[in-house]
Amino acid sequence: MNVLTQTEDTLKQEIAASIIKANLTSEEELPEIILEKPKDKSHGDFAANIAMQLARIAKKAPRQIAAEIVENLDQTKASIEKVEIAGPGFINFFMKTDFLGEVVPAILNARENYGKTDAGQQEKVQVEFVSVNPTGDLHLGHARGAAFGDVLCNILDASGYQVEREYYINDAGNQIDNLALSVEARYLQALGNNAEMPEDGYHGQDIMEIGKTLAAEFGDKWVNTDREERLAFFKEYGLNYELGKIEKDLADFGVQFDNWFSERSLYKENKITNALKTLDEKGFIFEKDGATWFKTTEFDDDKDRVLIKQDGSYTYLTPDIAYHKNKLERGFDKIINVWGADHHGYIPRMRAAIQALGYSAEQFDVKIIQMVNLFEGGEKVRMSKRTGKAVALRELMEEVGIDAVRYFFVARSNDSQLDFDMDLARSESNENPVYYVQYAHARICTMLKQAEEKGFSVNKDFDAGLLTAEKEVDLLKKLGEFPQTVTEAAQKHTPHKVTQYVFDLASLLHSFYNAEKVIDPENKEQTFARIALMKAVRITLANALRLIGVTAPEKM
RNA sequence: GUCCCAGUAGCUCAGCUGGAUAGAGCAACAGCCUUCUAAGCUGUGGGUCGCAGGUUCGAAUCCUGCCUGGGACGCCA
Repeated sequence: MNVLTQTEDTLKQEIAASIIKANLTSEEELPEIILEKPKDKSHGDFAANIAMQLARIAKKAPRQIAAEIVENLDQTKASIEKVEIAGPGFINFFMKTDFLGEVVPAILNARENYGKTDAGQQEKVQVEFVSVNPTGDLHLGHARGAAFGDVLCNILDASGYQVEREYYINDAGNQIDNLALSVEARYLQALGNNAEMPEDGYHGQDIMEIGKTLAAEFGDKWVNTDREERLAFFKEYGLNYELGKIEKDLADFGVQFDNWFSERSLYKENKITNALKTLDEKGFIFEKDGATWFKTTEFDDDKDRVLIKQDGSYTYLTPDIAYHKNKLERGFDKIINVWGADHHGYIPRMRAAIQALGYSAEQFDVKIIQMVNLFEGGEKVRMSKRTGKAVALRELMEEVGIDAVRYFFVARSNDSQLDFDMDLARSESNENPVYYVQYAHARICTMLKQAEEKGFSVNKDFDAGLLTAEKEVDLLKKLGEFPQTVTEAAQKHTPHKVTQYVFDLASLLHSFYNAEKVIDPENKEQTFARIALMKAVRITLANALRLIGVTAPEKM
């Protein structure tokens, strides 16, 4: 429980009590008390618009209502320093600031746990993300999804949810057969044979590598073997190679999964026929034109969807339905999918499946990650998976660095397209926000080190009551907000709020640094208090950066 | 034609369940290093919130229509 929410809750209760006492409305009709944090400091620490909301119910002028609320308010109990009625009927509350003194000790005590809450009440959430077909390199768009998904999991975890990260491996179906054919062509080419790439082949550099490796390792061994056997081998070989690469790239990017779920296992364990049976029993299946259809229009989809094609094979949707059925059977309260923007049209049919299987649509959520446009030298870099000219995650990490890539990807809302400026991300200058934040952390580390060297013990008791300078109060308030910010980001699935927070906190730190001197041998008590404050800021910066997967350097 | 996302300062973007004079970074301009890292700070200028209606005490935010950009509309995955 943090001190800020506590004061806020108490204030809400007191306002409600006051309204009842003033006889403005009944308890039943009382609207929810909403307190906002005004942008303008002159509007206090909290502002309530309840008087305007009550205007109609109480049939009185808002300012009159506000006056009556203030009159009946127990200001001492609510820790109010000063109340003002402003504008059309806002009540502005200026809170007693002594509670701020509790912020720093609370952080120093919680350390790496500061920011964690139990808001999620151990709800079981599964997040499936990346899930790229194992047929090529991870590129820019996947990287954004990876960063988003990973950070979302981090903040859910910090907010008291039980999170599981999962990657769905599409190791069955057409694309894998195509992979085998592509590998075959590259292998034969590597041996100098004439071989053409299949129509829908994968033209990436990586497939050529596989071909060369196979040629080097096996020579012409596979040229004269039975084609079926050859393709079967190449399929497994290619799959393992690609998956290994994907896993390595992601791990280097700081993303690790709890579970790698194989599409094939759905076939092996009859999960697909099972799911089909369930849908059939519930009456959502019908036959038409020699194919088997799923009546998704029963659930707001544009048209019904084919599950089993005329040739007897499944569409992509069919195993996917079985997969999602399996997810829910594993007991998750909620399953979240992170998909690229090009898959958004797929949502209604998947949601239909969830409902048709007897689950609630509420349990299923899809986060759409909008496209990433890459800019270099002021020009847009075109990408295409077919030509293999995609900018790979690997390349990006090497050129730009993991910290910058991750920071940039979670700096913006997932449903805005993102312009990724290579030059900016690469630059080690003040234009680059990553360095700005990391610099704040490094700065504090230097101060704490110097304090120690000058004989100021960092762990000494201090008087938090001495932290009253304007910049100090700003920092204390911001520090106190952190747990709420994380919780909000978790509940609304908005990781970029944490990125924004860490930037704001860094900004306040820099501002404080330039305005006040921390280490002052002439003023020991103040120095101890400020060292403690710096330590609290350092912990909070580090915790926030850890959530977004960016390092917090001690020196720059 | 239908659906999804976006349209806010020169550029890139925030803006929470509707609230007070619409914010940040970069860019521009003017200042600040004998003092804990100037990868920093302080200040200034800059906006018909795509357009038009509607809902209401109040709309960048909600509703409707339109315009622009991107994406999706397969018995592909």
